[in-house]
Amino acid sequence: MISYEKLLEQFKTLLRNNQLKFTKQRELILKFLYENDAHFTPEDIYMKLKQHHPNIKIGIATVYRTLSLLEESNIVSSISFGSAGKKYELGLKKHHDHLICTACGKIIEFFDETIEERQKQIAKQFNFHMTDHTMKIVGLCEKCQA
Amino acid sequence: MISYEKLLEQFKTLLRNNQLKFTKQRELILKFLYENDAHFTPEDIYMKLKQHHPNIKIGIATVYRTLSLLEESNIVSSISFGSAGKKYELGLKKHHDHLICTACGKIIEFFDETIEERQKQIAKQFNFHMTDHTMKIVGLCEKCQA
DNA sequence: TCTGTTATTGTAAAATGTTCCATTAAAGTA
DNA sequence: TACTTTAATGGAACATTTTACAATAACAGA
Repeated sequence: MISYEKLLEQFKTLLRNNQLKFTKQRELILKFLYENDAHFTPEDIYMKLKQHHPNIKIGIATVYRTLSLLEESNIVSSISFGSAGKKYELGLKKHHDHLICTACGKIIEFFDETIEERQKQIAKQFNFHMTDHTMKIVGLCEKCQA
Repeated sequence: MISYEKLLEQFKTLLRNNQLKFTKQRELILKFLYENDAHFTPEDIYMKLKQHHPNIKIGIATVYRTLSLLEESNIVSSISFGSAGKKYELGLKKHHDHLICTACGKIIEFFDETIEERQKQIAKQFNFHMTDHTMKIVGLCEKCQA
């Protein structure tokens, strides 16, 4: 796993290359996602940041904007299902897909080489330039089947 | 492809079995999706129905509710990407996944037996009872790569 | 360090999506 | 058909997400 210092450098370089600015708010959001390995809604992140950093001003709109920026830059990835809205996680770990329990909301991550390979072939077959792909398996987890 | 009459019967049976009621609004939405083989937002459907059936009252909330109902019943399926919101289509055709062009919004449908099979195996491996699954390949279509 | 330029911010307003509730309409029974 | 029960509806309230805009903060150059 990449260190926070390296991630931060990478983010700063990305911003510089696109004439964007490095702000306290953007750093806070990135750091929060780095330190908390789970899936969060924008509201989750906004509340936690206000709580833990009462001295730094931050608006909910900035959280939404920053998450979109980070997602476009492939630093975070999002997942959504049902009416629950989008949830974000740091996307630097190895690419993976998700199993989602519709009863308890539990999210399990998995990776499957066969599926990855087929996806590449399918994109090729349709002359599609693939930039991203996602797979979700929705259902009931072991506990919730009881 | 199933005929509209058969689809309607199927829908009515489903409603009856769940103590739900068959209404003009629900029929209009089902019919619209049957007759228009493409992906629509709730707003799209709401506007088209108001336009083509000025004599029948319908509210946007009913469109959202009916689409959710139809999706839960596996009669329609939805797809979402980027900030574009959810789009719905009749889901009675054979299950398929999607290629989505981020430049022009074009949606291509495909089906791959290998992927389907792997998904089943993965669900089994995690003791997950799979009720649904989706795959999206996002990128640039042939035209938009130029 | 100071200054000018420009992206970013928070706030408020707009847009989009969901829920509540009183009224209406569907469907079973007589 | 009339009556009764209960689900569905539209509209409004509410919640979530996005956008507009004026003030602010980041950054480059001197």
